[in-house]
Amino acid sequence: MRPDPFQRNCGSRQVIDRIGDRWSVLVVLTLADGDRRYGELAEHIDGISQKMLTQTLRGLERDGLVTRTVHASVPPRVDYALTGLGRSLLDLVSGLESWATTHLAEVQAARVRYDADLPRRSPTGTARPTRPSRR
Amino acid sequence: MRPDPFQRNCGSRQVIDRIGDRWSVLVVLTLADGDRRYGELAEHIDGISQKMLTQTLRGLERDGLVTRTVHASVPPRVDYALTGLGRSLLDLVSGLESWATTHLAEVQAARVRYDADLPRRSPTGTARPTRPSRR
DNA sequence: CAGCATCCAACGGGATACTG
DNA sequence: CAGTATCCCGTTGGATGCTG
Repeated sequence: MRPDPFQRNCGSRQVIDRIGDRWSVLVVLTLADGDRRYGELAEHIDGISQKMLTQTLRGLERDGLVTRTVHASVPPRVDYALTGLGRSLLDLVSGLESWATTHLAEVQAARVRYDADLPRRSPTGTARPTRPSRR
Repeated sequence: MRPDPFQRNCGSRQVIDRIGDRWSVLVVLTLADGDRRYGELAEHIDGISQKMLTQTLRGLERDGLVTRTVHASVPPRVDYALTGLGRSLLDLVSGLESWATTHLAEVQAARVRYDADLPRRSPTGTARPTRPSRR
């Protein structure tokens, strides 16, 4: 009866998917050191579209990881904050962040090596049609 | 000069994306306790297609997280294993797994609560076409 | 067995325009 | 300001068939 993410229909896999979500990690990290307004999140997370930001926030809110607080003011102000559940995730995601930054160089080096070896897998080793000209 | 995943073009974000990849986590976890053959991976990770398995393995291999060893035998045998870099990720991904399993119930409860409140946002509160009948 | 190649449907996600 | 609603195209990813 233990949750097993290796089973396709187990909820724990959905949880992993949510955390593994491209933007969820960055949103949670941004909320790590305090509440943030919608616009602040959008500004801080470079490259996120508002559609994705909203969608990500709704997902996190639905899963009980963040709260959404609407202040009745003009102009409107909406604050997002981590819940206790969300904070319990902080060690994990910040660990993810630090792993990514500390091992970035190694990963990039590995990529260069891998890509350099790739031509050997080509038919003749010459005239490699990386992109078969489309169509 | 520190890598900053909040910048759209920083490599550290790509690293986070790779880890956050839907299948990468499960593949790494499967390789946690030893080498595995291609078929074993496919069997253990329920629901993964061979296209996705291959694609995920190539990505992990490219990033230097797993090795691919071809044994010249008939029938062919290919073993996948974590590299040192890959193993350095184990604490993180297993932490992710345990978080997912231990907090699964809370997340699911939060979802039920959230979804129960959703009708209030509907126009009338009745006749909610959750799935617009397809088409 | 361990894949690669191809086709195609479904979804993700960006850009844009509009609203309370 | 903080969204929602639409359009629309690129990518994802499953299914199928073939190969060393």
